[in-house]
Amino acid sequence: MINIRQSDIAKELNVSRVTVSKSLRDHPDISPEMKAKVNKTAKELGYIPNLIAKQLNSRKTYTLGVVIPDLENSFFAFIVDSIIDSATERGYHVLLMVSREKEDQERKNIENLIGMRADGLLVCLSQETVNTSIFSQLKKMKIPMVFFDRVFETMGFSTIVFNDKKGAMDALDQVFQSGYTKIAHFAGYSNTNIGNERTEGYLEALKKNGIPIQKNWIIEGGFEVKDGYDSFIKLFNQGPLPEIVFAVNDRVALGAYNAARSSGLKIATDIGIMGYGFSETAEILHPTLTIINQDPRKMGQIAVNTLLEEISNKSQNISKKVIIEEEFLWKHSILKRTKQYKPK
Amino acid sequence: MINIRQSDIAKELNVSRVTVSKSLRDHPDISPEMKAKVNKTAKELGYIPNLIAKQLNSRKTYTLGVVIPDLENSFFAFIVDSIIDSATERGYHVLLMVSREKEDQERKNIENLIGMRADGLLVCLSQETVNTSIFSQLKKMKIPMVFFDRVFETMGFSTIVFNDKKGAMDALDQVFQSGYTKIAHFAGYSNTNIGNERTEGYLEALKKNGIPIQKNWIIEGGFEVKDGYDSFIKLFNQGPLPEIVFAVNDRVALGAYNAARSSGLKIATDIGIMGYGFSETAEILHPTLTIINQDPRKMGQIAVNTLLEEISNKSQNISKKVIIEEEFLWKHSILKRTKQYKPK
DNA sequence: ATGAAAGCGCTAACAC
DNA sequence: GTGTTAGCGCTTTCAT
Repeated sequence: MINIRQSDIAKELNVSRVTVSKSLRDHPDISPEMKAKVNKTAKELGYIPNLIAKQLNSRKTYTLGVVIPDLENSFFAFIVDSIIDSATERGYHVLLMVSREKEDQERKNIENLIGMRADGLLVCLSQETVNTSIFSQLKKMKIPMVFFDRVFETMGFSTIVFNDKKGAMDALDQVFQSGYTKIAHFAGYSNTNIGNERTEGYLEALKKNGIPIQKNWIIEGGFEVKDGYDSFIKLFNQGPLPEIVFAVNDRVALGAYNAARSSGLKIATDIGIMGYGFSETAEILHPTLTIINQDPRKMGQIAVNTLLEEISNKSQNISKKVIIEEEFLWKHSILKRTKQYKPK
Repeated sequence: MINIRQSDIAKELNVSRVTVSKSLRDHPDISPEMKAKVNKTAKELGYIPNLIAKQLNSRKTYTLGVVIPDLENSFFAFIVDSIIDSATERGYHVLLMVSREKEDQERKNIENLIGMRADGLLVCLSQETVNTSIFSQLKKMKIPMVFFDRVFETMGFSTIVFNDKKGAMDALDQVFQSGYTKIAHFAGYSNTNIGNERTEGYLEALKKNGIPIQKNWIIEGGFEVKDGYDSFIKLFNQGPLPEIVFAVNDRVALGAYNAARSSGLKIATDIGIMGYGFSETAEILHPTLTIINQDPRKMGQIAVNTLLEEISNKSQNISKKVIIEEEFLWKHSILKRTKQYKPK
């Protein structure tokens, strides 16, 4: 690997390396003629500045470290795409690491990012993370960090989350108003903030609308397609079906689609299915999935903005909680009913 | 941001920084007792080595630069996930950049990656890239680079591609043997290597099986859902339908699904659909999509292995072409026929 | 076994 | 205007 340095340009022109450095940065010290000469030979020699050296010197890397549990999950892929977009726009690079839902790997990733002197970190927690020590260390080192989606609320970091509870209540209000009353819930792990919030949203919506809770219609599982499948089979075997299955996410909803079909049911007609999700995946399913829409691009963008704000106000140490609203999108996996709305 | 340096440890222990440096790297010079002391206080102080400084010094960053057109495309997301997996395993980080299918952005990304002194680059070309000068520069600077999926064949870089032509021929052989003869092709842009190869595969398969080419059944479009939709509508309006639509990828196939449905057709029963794709997306569609399976994880892994090999043999300047075989997976978007195979 | 000196490529502070 | 000096945090000779 052959790289041209500023000193090579300097030697070529018989000037000092500082002159070159200043010229390249358009420093007012230098005469226009000199700058022109320097820029010309820089281009001729194919000079590309060594950012590593610049970073060491300035203690600023213009690099954002991103840690996510899994990039095969398209929700995260969309978030990362959006993060890269926003970061690029603001002149930052992205070092991307994947924890594979492992606490251990997550800690290693974060240590690596500290070592690489990322200017700030964007973290979505793994499912199994309980140990907070690495995050305390981040705090102690005053390294800016922002949690998104899967977060620890109580550590003094900014967090970006969806308004899952309100999302469920708004959605289920509409579902109830349409005349449905029998709603089962396929929950995720309750030890994660998202699993929790979503189940609470479901429960509160029932309560608010005076619908009694039916315990065996709340089936806790994981967040994957297989979990949705298993949950549906369990639901199917245990007795009369609800009108609608409300899944913790779109992958679980897809599992429910598959299981319903292998049980001989027709989606929408025989069993309605809805879930948290986002447009792009909802549109792939057939019939298209009725969702509480979480916009991943919005989350990524807000995460970057929040982090960059904290990077520039390094001293302040204020953290905020951004809550992104969701939108209920009634697609084709639940039949529309024309029942009149009866105010309670 | 507060960071502990080796000199802080040295001061703490009243030894020189070199002693600390050597201790931390387990250098044979240092006595076991000294090492123990150093490691202890390093841990106490929460020392995390500054990789930037190490990189500047060693001119080795253990960073791989990756450029892809779009991370919202799950095929690329899977590849990147696999790249990160393989890279992490071998002690490398990944700087991820997105070209948004823009030649300009791609060039900027690569320049940035050079500036960051990535040890090597993994590039999947944007659709519009025609200018090769940045790649010539890479060659001149002897920076290891490997193309994957969308590649320039003639520049002396290693390339990782799928055996699309053979994939089509094997797949269509089976389709023909099953008694189908009327196959339309929704092609991608013919100025990309992948668009080309796939169309050629289709044409050769027809030829080999003695099926005449029907020009208006080859519809050129892009690689997105919308393109598949538009192509199908065009096909539908122009006269008698084929038995099967062979799409350039799974997104185009999805567009065909949608258009077929809005035209009142039932997938598989009224019109068969197949395409290049990979298992995870094929399984989401309903009915599941019959695909020529391209394994993105395999591509990512091979790309990393190839690149790391070139990084270690820097001097050699040998490039190779790795061709990944595909597998035809007959799922549910085409009805199985039991017609006897008639050898020609 | 330990440490002093020099350098990676760049920039900020201060002369000339 | 241009150049000299020093330093970012680390490692690699080479003395002691």
